[in-house]
Amino acid sequence: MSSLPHRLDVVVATPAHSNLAGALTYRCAGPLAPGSLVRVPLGRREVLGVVWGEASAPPGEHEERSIVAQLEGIAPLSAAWRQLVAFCAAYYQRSPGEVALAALPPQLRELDPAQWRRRLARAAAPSAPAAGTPPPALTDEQSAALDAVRTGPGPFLLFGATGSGKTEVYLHAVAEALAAGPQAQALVMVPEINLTPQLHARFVERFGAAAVVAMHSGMTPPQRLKAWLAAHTGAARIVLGTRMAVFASLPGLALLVVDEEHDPSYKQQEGARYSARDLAIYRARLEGAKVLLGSATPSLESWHASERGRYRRLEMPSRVGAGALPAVRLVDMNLQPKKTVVSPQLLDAIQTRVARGEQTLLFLNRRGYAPVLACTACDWKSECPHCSAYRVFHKIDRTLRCHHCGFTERVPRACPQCGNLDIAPLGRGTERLEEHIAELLAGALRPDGQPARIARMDADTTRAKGALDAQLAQVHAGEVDVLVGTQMVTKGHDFRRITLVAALNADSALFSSDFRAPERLFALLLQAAGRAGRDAARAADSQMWVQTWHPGHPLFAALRRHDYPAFARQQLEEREAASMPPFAFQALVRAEARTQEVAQAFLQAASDASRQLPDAPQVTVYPPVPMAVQRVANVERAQMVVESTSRVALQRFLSAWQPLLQDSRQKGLIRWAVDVDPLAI
DNA sequence: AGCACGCCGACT
DNA sequence: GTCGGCGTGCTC
Repeated sequence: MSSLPHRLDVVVATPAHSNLAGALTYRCAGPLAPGSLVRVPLGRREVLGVVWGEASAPPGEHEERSIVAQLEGIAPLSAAWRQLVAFCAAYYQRSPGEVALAALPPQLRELDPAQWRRRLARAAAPSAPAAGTPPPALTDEQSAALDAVRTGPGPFLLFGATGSGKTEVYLHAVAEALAAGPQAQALVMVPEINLTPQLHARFVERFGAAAVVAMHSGMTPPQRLKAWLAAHTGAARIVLGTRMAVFASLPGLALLVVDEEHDPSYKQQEGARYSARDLAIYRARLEGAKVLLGSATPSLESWHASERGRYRRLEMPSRVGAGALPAVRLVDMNLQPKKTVVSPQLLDAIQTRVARGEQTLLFLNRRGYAPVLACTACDWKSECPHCSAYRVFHKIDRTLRCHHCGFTERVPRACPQCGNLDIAPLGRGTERLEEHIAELLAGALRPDGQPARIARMDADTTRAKGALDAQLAQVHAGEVDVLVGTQMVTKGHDFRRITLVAALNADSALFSSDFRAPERLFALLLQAAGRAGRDAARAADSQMWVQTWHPGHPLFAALRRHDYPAFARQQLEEREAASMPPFAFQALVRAEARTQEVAQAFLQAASDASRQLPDAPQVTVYPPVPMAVQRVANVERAQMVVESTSRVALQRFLSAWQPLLQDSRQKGLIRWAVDVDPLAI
């Protein structure tokens, strides 16, 4: 039956363990180019695979089955694409097949050859690049940055204040990259789906609709396939997307842009836990393309690289249109009356804005009404029965919701433990803040004599399709005077009439056990500050307020001066002294099990086994510990940090460890995973 | 990862 | 007596 002459290695979506991690060998009638898409039998299923090359193992080890069909009519995936996938798989400890198949549009897996031909025919029409609108004149800083990108090899770190016109630099850099040849392509990445529409609109305006495709997880399967094909065939010159776009097949790739490169969203948090920003750097070098990272608050990794000269730093400190950065004011909460939520000074500032017809943004990183509900008579609290966490009280529908497992119940009418009728919310989230602000501003009037209007924007209010756009439009139209929201409101949206931004509960990050918490807080606050005073006419009076119990913290001193370099210097000194990233490299082994004991026993066994590895002397394996939220949906979770000052040693160690990890499996273990370069520990 | 086979508890 | 739980094993 399978006496066909050719033998090929094919990768399919199999996990890194289970003896199927490598490529599988199949037979076919004639040669097939590496990178070809094929359908192959696997067990009693038929799955999509990618031809990886000629068979590498001698025949006879397995019975070799035959390829069912090839997806014809498109060019095979390039050697560079396959190498990107291979690198990602090796670096993040996954199988090449898993990475490759996850990087392809999901619909590709489902189409039979007839459907495939139809889709291909429809996608074939190549587009003539339309002449877009002419670009605006550049500032000197923008021109200087572009000169550097034009003449140097990169990678480039565009360090530009919010409002300094980074997007215009991206647009120009893309235009120049595309001008290099008729096949040239550019990849532009943004952290979140929410941010793609406005950027997409700007690229379409400049380059024409046919030249630009989007790639993100919010698209339907047919849309994703269409966009993928457009990129793969070269019909699309620009791909704009979230982290998944780093794997787009781009035969003419000449430039990669990573906007807001510090954003944690670039790190995939399930499956292959890759960093799209780091892969962009790798891919650029691999394909001889340029790569431009942009941020007002770069990751300490990228900043460090630019200090060392590995990245070329391009600075754009000024705001376009001379809008000044808002003044930062700290409110010392130690000096406020007990239980103050909004200090009198801040309230006064908000009222002044309302009276002037200006807008205020209040930022509180916690949604819901109250994070905990508690009985006033006994010790009952709104614990989730399935997780080691409290369920959050959402007043709007009178529910208790677990933000970890989603378990939702109506709020009990009386304490479930003692029957007491008095159950009280503890702490506050955006819902309660909105209510509180409404009370505080009850008498405040706008210039038109209307009462102040308060709105809230968080994951709960924007869940419905189109709700986010509708809410943003409301704010832009000036229908909202005070906007209360989670960090969602700090990202990218250009609110021109906002002159006051206040962060209400920033302190928790200051003394967090997560060593990256200060870095994230600084980025968040500076980004939030950037929402204020975008309109030059109002900028002079724009302010960023922070209510804090620790006004003397050095983070705030740097924030007041909008001095990211000083903050970065201080943080990097600390990191170096403590031998932490970017001065050391880390990985995390996470385990999930029926009991905490099993999870930890697995990790301990793996740790013990690792001591025999050749690279063990250069690698520290820390003891297993329960995760911060130890139990989620009745699954116990533990983790273990692995660290080395040598990236190469850590890599070799992890690769050699993989089979030992498998051997350490025990009864009751549900799953385990390695996270290389984890963002949170 | 799927998908089978295989052996022990509550129900048409 | 069966339906169904998830433990174990296999897939080129």
